This record gives sequence, structure tokens and C-alpha cells, in this order.
Amino acid sequence: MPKVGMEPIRRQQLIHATMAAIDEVGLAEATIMRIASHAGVSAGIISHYFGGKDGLLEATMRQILTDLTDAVSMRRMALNDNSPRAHIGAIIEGNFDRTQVTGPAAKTWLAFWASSMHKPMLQRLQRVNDRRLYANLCHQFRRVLPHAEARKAARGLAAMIDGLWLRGALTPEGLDTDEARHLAYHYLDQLLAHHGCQHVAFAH
Amino acid sequence: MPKVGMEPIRRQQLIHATMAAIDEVGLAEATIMRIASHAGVSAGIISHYFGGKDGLLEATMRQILTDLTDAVSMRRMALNDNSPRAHIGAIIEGNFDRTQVTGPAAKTWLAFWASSMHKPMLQRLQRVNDRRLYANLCHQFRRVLPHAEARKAARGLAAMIDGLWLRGALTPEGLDTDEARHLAYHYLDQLLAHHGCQHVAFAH
DNA sequence: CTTTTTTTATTGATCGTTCAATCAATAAAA
DNA sequence: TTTTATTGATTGAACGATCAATAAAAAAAG
Repeated sequence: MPKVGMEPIRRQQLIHATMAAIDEVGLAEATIMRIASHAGVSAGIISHYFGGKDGLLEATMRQILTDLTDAVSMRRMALNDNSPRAHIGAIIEGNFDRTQVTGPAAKTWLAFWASSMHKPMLQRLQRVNDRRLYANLCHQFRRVLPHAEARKAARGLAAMIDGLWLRGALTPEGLDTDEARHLAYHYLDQLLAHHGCQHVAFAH
Repeated sequence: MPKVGMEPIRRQQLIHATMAAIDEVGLAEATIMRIASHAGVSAGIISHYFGGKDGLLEATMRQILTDLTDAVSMRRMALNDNSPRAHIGAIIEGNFDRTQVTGPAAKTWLAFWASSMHKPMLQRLQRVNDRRLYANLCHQFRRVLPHAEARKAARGLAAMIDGLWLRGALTPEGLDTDEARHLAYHYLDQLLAHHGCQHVAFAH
């Protein structure tokens, strides 16, 4: 039933189907046919819209990265508090956003992490995104911590977020987002407390 | 050149070659032939010793897990200090051990992490190992922290270690082990300092 | 100490399967 | 009627597994 203007619809369907397939059987067995039938279309359409399987995988990774970026920046825009803690908190919240922590997204993330080490294009995407996260964290920490301390704090918190994320993806029960947020905030407050020996109350 | 008793030698060679191949081209393109020629043997030998490719991959993951376990328990045995901090320190040091942080081992770890989500046998291995690490950490924290706090501390530190590890594997320059250790210890000390006082200000 | 036999380790061509990509045919909307 | 979207059979390449053939060492026999 060819109507005009199907392209954006099909692209979205196929990207979604790719995540679902990776969630079901993993990247290795996410064949073109499985993805296509998951989206209710034929296999040939993938090459038509994405030029091939690689194109679809790249588009899917792009989608996941922009989903994360959007989740973070939406929360940062909605802030009325301009403190470093509030901004970093928005970054934490964004990373543990619903759409990111769901089974399909989490497994797709991990699959792409592994894959990006050997595919230059995916590595480039991953790296750009990672550096932006780091730069944001660093910039906020810089407002209350000296140069070197801010860098270390940014690296530490980034590692904490990714680690919680990773362990959540590997656990069959999935990530306990409440506990993850709690641990991340607790660590954040300890990092901030370092500045000027301030006492900081628990975040709930 | 068939000599008797080649089995353990070949097994070791092939496991090593598997890691090297994964390091070079990733798990997806680590074919039986590439692994075999990397070890200087023919492709058929893999099925002979491991029953097939899956058997070799399972054996390789087992090797990596026992390498980590050994690195940790060796350091714990060598302790003369019996404090919780010393034991947990040994766990941190073991996780950032040379053999574990090297390119091939790191990339193989990540590849298996991703793969384990869809292969029950690998998942089982990963899970057993993970729970042991968590139980060890929890047991040590338990000596100085109340029940719930110890659990949270163990989860937090485990996430920190894995996160540093992950980011090290993804970074082309590899992991900065000194900084990683420093961040892990710093977090550990903050967790331990919590004991006795709820709100801690770090004076230096 | 040779020669022969047996055992053990290893090879690599071959087979069947799976997959991504292609493209001529088709069908629905414009 | 023309344009646009979609199909699905086909093609060629790649892979893992298999196994009969081979080669070297070890054991037995002379």
C-alpha cells in the first residue's frame, strides 16, 4: 500500500524493530530478515532506505545517542535552579531515563559499545557523545572545584553512571533505577562536599 | 608434528588466539579460521579440542574469569593487614591487574558481556563470577557498616570498578590504571568514612 | 639398534547452511 | 497513465562442521 511520504515512517519502524530484534536475540543474530519481519515489511526495504544493514545499525545507534542527549537536555532546560548540583543532577536523571533503561535500549547500548571498538563509524559516534557528556560534567564541577579536581570528579561520576548502567543491563531483573539514582547522587554529594568541607544532607 | 600431551598446550594456544582475534577484529569477525591461523594450526583442530566454536568461546570466557579471580585472591592472600579496607583494596587492585586491563583481555571482556545476555551458558558464568565479587565486597563492608549500608556500598563500588573498566576499554588510549585506582580508592574511603557519622566533611 | 606397527595429532578439501544484497516484477496511490 | 513504494526469489560469498587422508612420534618386534 504505497502512500507518499513513507520514508520517515519506515525509517522509524525499522530502527525500532532493530532494537527489538537485538533485545530478543542479540546483535549477532539480528538478521535483516528478522528485523524486517519484526517491522512487518520485507527484507529488501532495508537496503532501500538505509543502503544496507550497516546503514541501519548506524542509524539505530544515532537514535539511541540522540535519545540520551534529548533526555538530558530536556531536564536541564526545565531547571529553575542554576546550581552545579542541579545541572549534574539533570545529567544523572537523564541517563537513568525510562527510555534508556528499558530492556531493548539497554541491550542495544551494550551491543553497540562492544561493536564500536571495531567499527570506526560507530566508534566516532560513541566518542563524540562520550566527550560531550564528560565536557558537560567537567564544566559544572569546574564551577565549584579546582581544575584538576573537577576533571577527576567528572571522570569518576561518568564511570559511576556507566557502571550502574552496565550492571543494570547485565542483570536479568534489570536496573533498579531508584537505587542507581541514589548511589549516583550520594557519590555526587561527596564529590561536591570536598569543596570547602561543606556538610551535605542526603538526597532522597 | 604430533607429540603426546599436546592437548593442554593447544587448548591454551587457542584460547590465547581467540582473545587476540577478538582484540583485532571483534567477536563478530573472529572466525574459526582466523583464530586457528593466529595460533598457527588448522581450523579443524578447534572442533577436535573444544567440540566447536561455542566450546572455544566458553573456554575463553572461563579463562578470563579465572584470571580475574586469581588476580584478586593472590593479592588477598598476600595481605598482612586484615582490615576491611585492605581486603577491598586487594579486590580493587586485582580488578585493575595488568593481565586484565591489556587490550585483548579488555575487549574480550566487553564482547562477552554483550554476548552473555543471549547465551545462557555465558550468562551463567558471568553471573556466578559477579555474585562472588559482590558477596566479597559486601562481606567486607559488613564488618564496618550496618546491613543496608554495606549492601549499597558494595553495589556502588562494584559499579565504580566496572564503569572505570568499561570506559577504559572504550577509550582508544586504554585505561589509565593509576587514575582508576585513585578514583576507586577515593570512593572507597568515602564509603568507609561514613561509618560512625552520617554527614561527613572531608578535611585534608 | 633398526625396522615395523600402532597410536596420536593434525590437516584441509568439501558440504550444507545462512546471510546480505540485488533487482525485475508488482501493486497501490497520484 | 505515471509515479512511488514494496516485494521476494535469486545470487554469490562466507562460515562452521565434518571426516577421510596424512604425517609424525611412540611402541613393539626383529
